[in-house]
Amino acid sequence: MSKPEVTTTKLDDAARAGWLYYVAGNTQDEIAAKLGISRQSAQRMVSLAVSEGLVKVRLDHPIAHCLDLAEQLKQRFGLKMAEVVPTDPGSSSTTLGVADAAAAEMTRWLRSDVPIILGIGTGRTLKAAIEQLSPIECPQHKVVSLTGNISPDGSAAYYNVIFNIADKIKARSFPMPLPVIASSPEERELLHSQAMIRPVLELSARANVAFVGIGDLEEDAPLFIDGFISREELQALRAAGAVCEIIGRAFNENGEPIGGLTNDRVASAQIPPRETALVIATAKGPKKLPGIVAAIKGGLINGLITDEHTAEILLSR
Amino acid sequence: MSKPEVTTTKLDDAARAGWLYYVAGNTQDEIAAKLGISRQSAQRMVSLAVSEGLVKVRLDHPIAHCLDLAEQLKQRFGLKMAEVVPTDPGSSSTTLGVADAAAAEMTRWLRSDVPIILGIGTGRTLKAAIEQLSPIECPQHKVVSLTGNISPDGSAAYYNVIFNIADKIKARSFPMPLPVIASSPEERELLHSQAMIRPVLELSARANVAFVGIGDLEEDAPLFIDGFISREELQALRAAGAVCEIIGRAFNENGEPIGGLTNDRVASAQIPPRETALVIATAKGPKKLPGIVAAIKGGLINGLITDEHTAEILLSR
DNA sequence: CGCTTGTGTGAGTAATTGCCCATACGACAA
DNA sequence: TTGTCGTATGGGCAATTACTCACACAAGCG
Repeated sequence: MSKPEVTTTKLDDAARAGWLYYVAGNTQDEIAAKLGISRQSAQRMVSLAVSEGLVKVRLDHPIAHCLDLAEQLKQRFGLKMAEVVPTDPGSSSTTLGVADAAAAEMTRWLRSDVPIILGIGTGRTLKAAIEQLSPIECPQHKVVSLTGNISPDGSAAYYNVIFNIADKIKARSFPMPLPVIASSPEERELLHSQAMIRPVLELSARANVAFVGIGDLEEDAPLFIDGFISREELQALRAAGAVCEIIGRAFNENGEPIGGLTNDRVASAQIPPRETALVIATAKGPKKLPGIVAAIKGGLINGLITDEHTAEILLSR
Repeated sequence: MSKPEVTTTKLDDAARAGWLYYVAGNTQDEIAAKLGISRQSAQRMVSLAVSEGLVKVRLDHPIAHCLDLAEQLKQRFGLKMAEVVPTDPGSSSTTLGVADAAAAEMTRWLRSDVPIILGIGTGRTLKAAIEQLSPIECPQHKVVSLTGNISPDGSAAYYNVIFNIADKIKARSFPMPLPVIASSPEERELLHSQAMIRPVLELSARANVAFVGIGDLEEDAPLFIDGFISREELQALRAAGAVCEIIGRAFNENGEPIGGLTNDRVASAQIPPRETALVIATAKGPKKLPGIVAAIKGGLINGLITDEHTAEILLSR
């Protein structure tokens, strides 16, 4: 399962090699000579440092076009915050770029000295963002999960990232130890009234900033792929006009919640109130477009991190 | 002087190319294709982004900070070599870490195929370093002791490590079978002129690399604790301004040898000339600080192995 | 107009890097 | 002890990148 289990000394050496390579500008041959190892080993160390995420690259240049687009997004859609990253024309990754940008934005918030409450949704993009996050000690903050973290089969929901982020930033974390979608509305009420859960819900309502993903509801909707809803439930949602899902709750093209269906059983917290919280969605790509549009229309979010291409389409509507 | 004056659009393009290269992980060929330029131009853009400082690399690992400090030490104090090991906040050991680092540095030298002359001082840190040393067969090298190995009571000086190291590395070793401090200047001359000793002294002057400790001269100075000098001699040295001792010889805060006193009787070799030899001091901790500063000021050493905390204090002066 | 100068481009080539494979080494079970 | 497995290592080679050079083009100037 997962973790490649790399020993500490290995990582130390890898960090050394990575430093010599990226910071000191040595070639791998030189590193090999200095460390008394073969060039191949040096190469392995450098690439280990990269793959273990020790090496972070940042570009200190606001690309004019992206800045323009971000500004236009804010103006046009009344967003409090918008960030646009360059599009990689050839890549079909749905997280590339926006994940880094989201991580950077999180870091900006976490660096604050005044304690904040950080709400965290779920999804592939967020997971990728957390992976990019540099470790930073901020015990003054609280991180609260906006969704349950238990899969229908009882296992931990893979894309629930509350533990990952809490680990990285050493803040107090508040997971929601319950299923993403309850089996009935009554069960949801029962769960939500538990003494363990109520404080978490209250905390989430007081979040200062929240990062959420936007899930599409196409044939391969993440909610379906990950087993939270059945194919029939997915089709019912679509038939009812649902175009996207945010922390498990489905919305139609105007950003209005779908009545009934799985929405009655979603055990997530509410999206933190946009009056008091900055709710940032991270999403890019054509599949997410209807969802982004809906989220904006319905005022579900007031912050957006997306890519150049998606931003252009949003603005051309 | 002046900026090379690169236009904004150029930098924008460079930033874009740099982003595609470093963040999106494209090859320069792919970038060229995507941006519709030649591969060479793509390469130029990327390297422009780097040279303009748009690309910032950070290493998320404690080691990175150590390497940064080492680089600063070299720059600031004109050292040929510097190594900084992480400080273990909980430990008060004066050898932890630096000993391993010293052993590693020795190993790097010993792995050389071309014969080298390795000078060895004395002290607790060096003894610990030798203990860390992995056995390695290198009969091509010579190891020469820089100090005598006989205690005032006639026993072997405990922290003289020439035999330990010779044993480990199977090299020809050259001990100095005489007291660390002679009873009089005349005796020292007599001892040094012995047929058995002279070649050793000559060899030490031709050392390629030497490892020495830096001894403090506080109340519990190693030189006193180990019985090489009396309490009165120690006090006289301190009164004369001595702050540290390297292979038995006392120096003031500017790294200048104290005139007279025990220095007239120290039977050690001279510190190998820094023009031809790399003289590496291994020392860490607040007690050693004045000594390290003195050794650097006086140009007594041109290499340093220390720990993070000590390095930071050195650089903050 | 012709010349110089500086900038940008592509070709060619050397240097560097990434990756595959054969081998060696150590742990562990038979 | 032997065999096997997983891991680490170095050689070799292909891909990628960095650099040098020659040339094209445009601006400035006599």
